[in-house]
Amino acid sequence: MEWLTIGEVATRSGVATSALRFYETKGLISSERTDGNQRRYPRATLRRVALIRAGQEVGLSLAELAGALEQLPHDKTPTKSDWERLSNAWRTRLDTQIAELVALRDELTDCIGCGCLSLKSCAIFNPGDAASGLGTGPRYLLGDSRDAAAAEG
Amino acid sequence: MEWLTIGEVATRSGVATSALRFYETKGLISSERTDGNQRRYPRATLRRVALIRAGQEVGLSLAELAGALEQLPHDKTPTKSDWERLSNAWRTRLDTQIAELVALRDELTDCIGCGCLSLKSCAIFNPGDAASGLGTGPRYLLGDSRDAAAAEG
DNA sequence: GCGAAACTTCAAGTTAACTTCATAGGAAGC
DNA sequence: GCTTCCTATGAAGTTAACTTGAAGTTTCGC
Repeated sequence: MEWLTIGEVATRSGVATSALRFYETKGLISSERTDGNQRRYPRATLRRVALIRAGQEVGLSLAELAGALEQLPHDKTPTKSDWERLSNAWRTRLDTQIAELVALRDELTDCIGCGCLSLKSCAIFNPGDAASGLGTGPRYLLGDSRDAAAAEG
Repeated sequence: MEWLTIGEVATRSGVATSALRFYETKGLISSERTDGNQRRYPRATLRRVALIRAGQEVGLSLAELAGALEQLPHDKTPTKSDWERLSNAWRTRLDTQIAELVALRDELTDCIGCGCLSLKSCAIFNPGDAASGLGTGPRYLLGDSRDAAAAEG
């Protein structure tokens, strides 16, 4: 098997070495060590990293990706069915996200028509749970107590 | 004019008092003080807060919202044209986000068909800039150096 | 006019996904 | 064998959007 240094993986994947080490601490990728304690990655790591980046594009967190990648072999190329399973799941996720955003946009479009100065009946201003799966960030901090009546006229 | 305590605004808007204070430090809302140094908010603050939450649903950051809200009066109900301007801008933004996600999904669907085990020609694995406007989080940390050739067979 | 509930400020903690830095050891070319 | 680049580790910093906690002050109902 051919082994790659962390620098080589970084160059060829476009991911910084610091990120690769970080991924390793999270169990997303793994490596062997040389006698001098340096990491050596199997070639399949390139695919794993590519999968990670692709998953992130789809909006997955590293924690979620760790779960998905657990099922893939660390040191071999994933099979077609491995990839089909993942990509189907990700497409479903994208479909959901798209549907949520479309719903939000449609509500907003309605609001423009109505002027929406009353707010009471406006779906945008009294959100249910649309678009809740967006973004990796501190969005988890929202959505806890947004059910109280939002505002009035 | 009728003034509301921070607790009243919190209850009626569904936003925690700590968040309201935080918004105030960011200039998103403003208040007067009583003799005892307690905040009193004008009623229009309820609308402002509702607008903030709505904007967040659309994926805007507080910094962006601060810019948008600068144009609105702090102590009066925004006019219909104020709201039309904002909601049009937000709808445009949603349209863009949706288009990006749809593009990503379509690419992914193609990939399922092709098995995509070569990765070289796969749009998902060699992303351009689709879906770059997603999420508030540390997504700014990505996208700096993703142009290097992603992986190979 | 008393006690409880609400309010004040400020500092520090939280989460994700990394980066940056300091310090030190390894690998490779000539 | 020397120099230079690469790599290792661990701690701390970054960003957004808040929350939590501590320690003290106001306000309100009765």
